[in-house]
Amino acid sequence: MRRRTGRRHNLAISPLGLLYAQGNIIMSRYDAASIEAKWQEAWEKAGTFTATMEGGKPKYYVLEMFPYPSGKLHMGHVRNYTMGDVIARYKMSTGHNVLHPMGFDAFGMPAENAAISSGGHPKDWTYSNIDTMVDQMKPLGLSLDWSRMFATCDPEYYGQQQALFLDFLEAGLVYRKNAVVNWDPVDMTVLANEQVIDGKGWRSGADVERRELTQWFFRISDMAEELLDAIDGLDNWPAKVKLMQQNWIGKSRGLQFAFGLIDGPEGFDRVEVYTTRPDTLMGASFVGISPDHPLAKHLEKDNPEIAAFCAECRKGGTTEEALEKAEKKGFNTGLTVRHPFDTSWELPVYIANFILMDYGTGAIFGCPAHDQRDLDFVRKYDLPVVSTFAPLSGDHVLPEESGEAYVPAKSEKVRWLKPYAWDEEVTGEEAIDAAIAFCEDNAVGQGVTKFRLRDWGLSRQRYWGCPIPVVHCDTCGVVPEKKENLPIELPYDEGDKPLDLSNPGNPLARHPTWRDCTCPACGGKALRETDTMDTFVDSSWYFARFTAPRAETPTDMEAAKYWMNVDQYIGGIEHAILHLLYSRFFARAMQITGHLPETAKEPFDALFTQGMVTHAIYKNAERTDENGRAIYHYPAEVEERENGTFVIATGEQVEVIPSAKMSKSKNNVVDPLNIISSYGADTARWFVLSDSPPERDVEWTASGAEASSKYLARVFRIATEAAASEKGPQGADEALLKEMHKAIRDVTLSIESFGFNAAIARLYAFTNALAKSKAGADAQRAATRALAQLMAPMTPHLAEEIWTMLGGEGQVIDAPWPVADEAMLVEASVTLPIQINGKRRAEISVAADLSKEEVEKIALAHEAVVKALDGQAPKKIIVVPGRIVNVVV
RNA sequence: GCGGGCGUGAUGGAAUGGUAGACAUACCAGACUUAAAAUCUGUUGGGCCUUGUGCCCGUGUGGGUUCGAGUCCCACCGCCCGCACCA
Repeated sequence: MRRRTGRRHNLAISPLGLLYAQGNIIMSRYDAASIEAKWQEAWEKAGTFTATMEGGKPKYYVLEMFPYPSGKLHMGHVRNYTMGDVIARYKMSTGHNVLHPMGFDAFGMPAENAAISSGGHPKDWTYSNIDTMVDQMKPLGLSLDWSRMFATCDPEYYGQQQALFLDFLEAGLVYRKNAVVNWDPVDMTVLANEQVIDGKGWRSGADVERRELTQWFFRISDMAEELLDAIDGLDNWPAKVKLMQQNWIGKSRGLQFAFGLIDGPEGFDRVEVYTTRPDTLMGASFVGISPDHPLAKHLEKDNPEIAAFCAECRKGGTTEEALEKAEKKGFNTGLTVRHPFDTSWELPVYIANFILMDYGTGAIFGCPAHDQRDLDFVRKYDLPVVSTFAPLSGDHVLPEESGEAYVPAKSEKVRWLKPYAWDEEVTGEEAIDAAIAFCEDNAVGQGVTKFRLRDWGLSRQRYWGCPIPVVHCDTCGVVPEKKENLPIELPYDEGDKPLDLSNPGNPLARHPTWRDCTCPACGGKALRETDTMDTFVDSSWYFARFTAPRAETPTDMEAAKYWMNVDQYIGGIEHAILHLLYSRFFARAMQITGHLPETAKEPFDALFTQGMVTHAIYKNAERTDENGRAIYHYPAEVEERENGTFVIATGEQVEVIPSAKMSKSKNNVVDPLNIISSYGADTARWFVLSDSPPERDVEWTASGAEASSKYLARVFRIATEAAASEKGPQGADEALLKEMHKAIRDVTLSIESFGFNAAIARLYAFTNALAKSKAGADAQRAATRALAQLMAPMTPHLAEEIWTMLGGEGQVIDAPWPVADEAMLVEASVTLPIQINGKRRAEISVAADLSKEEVEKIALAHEAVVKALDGQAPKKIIVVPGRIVNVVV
């Protein structure tokens, strides 16, 4: 945003000289561009960041989630990689062999979309984007081992992935079954969820249908229990991610039993039901089955009304969100079932659109009194509501009357109106256990443990992905390809024609010759599988490949044993569930098939989820475009005035929306390259780490970037002065050195706990102390060298420069991390606040090791306390040593 | 709809249940300058008066636990992330 003063950033003081005079010191100015180029070259020459297993040093593997090669590096990337870089450089300074690699998650739809909208080929588009992004990343001065780089679309990578697939297949970890996809009936093609907009195909606009297709699946649900239990051991993962994964896996204990079907069609004498609330069985008012339930499918065959209803239910996308948000609809089949406890009690059977065939048995019973969804349903179809329990006390209106389902926590004790195997006042949990035991004893049903986690469907009917290495043979069926034939490479064209993705459907299936092959089993003619793999497969083992990226097998055991696990993994919270869960599954599957050691079952020892980089957006408040859509202005197009923010050119008022996710369509993307070219990489790095805690979003502001730049210039100036200083010992040396040791302690702790913003705040404070210090030259230089070391992980180029300027030995990256001297950290006295009834009223200064009793005595003698007590004895005195004194009167 | 998270001055934010607002931005004032920029110094949560080592209010809203709550618990509001074919 341009400010009214029209001030622009301007570092050029003297166009020719790098020298200018201030006082009597001749100093060079902070020239980020030349400093950064110089040190990047020095690191490259020395091979500083090439990871090795040598020297008997402990290893440290730090990994940031690799990017999709969109072709544009954005600030979110800069923040993500800078965080990893701080950790990597810090670990190098503390004597570790560090592996810090980078690659590209390069398969996926955007490349196909680009080819459709602007011509060209997904492969060319992707590789050219990768080149661009590498060029954009290199000036950041990241401590990456570029020699290990790969893209998942490299045949060398996806060929090894095909080998993994074959091993998984052999180990029984992959199988085929039918599953529903989004089907566009006009384009005759499968759509991704994001291509379904309001239930319609994004290009055809046709109503999307759910259709079954035979697909490949990984047996991740077989590992549900193991994946769930192992979460407890992930000590250095955020609690929220662990909780999300636990909920996603969704272990539940319930009752499986059957309702006897009265006069059902042939072959259907019962409806098998799974419920997590068997305690509410006496409040059942209907049985619901999924439109995809075998009984529903049977009924729709000769009942056009049911067929029409089921067809209606199958409209729309496949996402759980769409299903759950859709209006709850049911169709009375006219069939009834018998209640298991009372054979004269009949319940109607409905087909209902909110019941998923994938979960449980595809059939439920509805208890409207204790489930809002069921209650809404029965009110629509005029079915009874029967409460089975109520609160222990209070004026509770039963759901029968109130229209509100009563759904207390299962751990809450309630009063049972219709218990059938337990006391009148127990918790829901106790009642569920008793209900399951009762049903088992009376042969009504069985206690069953189920998981919400479904098997992972990996088939995609798309071109730009890793081909699934199997062939279809008329005589042998589905046959795995031979490993010596790998990689099964994607064809560049469609044989006689160039690749055409604007044509709906998969070019691999259309290709005139690519499918043709010989059957590995019988040698006869066969056809290749044309589905490719989900791109989540690509990102589920890249961390393992980085340990030996050029190996002739998926991994190299020796390298994997040395480097695995990833000690610190860093990425966005949006990957909390799928990517991380799939990677955990893959690590186990790779261990089973001999590609990873037993110890690498949980591949990520520590996880950190960082926030986004946001920027205010400027929305035109006076008009919209011709289609009625909002108009967004670039920061440079608007200016702030006293009475608001306006478009400079037209004078129109704009609405300032702070902290919006950077997005091209909102015109609020800040290009890191511009920042680097005007301020330098160290400024960009410093800024993205400062101000906001790393796990939260950070808002990019022009003033913040300028402030970072000014601070770095200030440090440079202080260092220049310290280097030139000839002051002898001044008596203030000890105070400065004490500050130095405290800064070393605090910054080290902050870096180790991902408190980069706190580390930076501490460095500001230390810099202020240093600037004001009257200490002699030696102490100043020592303090400034420490400052350089502490800043080195964040602003490595500037740190090298001032380290050298101050006579530091070698490169700062090779210098051992400074250690705080405990003796310098001891404080003789502490200031204790005195509270009266929890409110701060005074403070006292006492010796740090003074006893509780002594502190109490001093506090009670304090004027303010005496006044507050007014002759009375205090009711209570709390003394927290070194912290606080609270007097209750 | 379901699961998870977040909410503190003008702004970004700090604060093992223990002095709310560290550090920075912005603003204002001063020094330097012919002037501006840069730099340096200082002030700044709101209110009140008796101007003090003063009092009251204050961490989205409403309750609760505690000697003490931004922090823990409950409910509500708002925003963000995920929901299995976006990566």
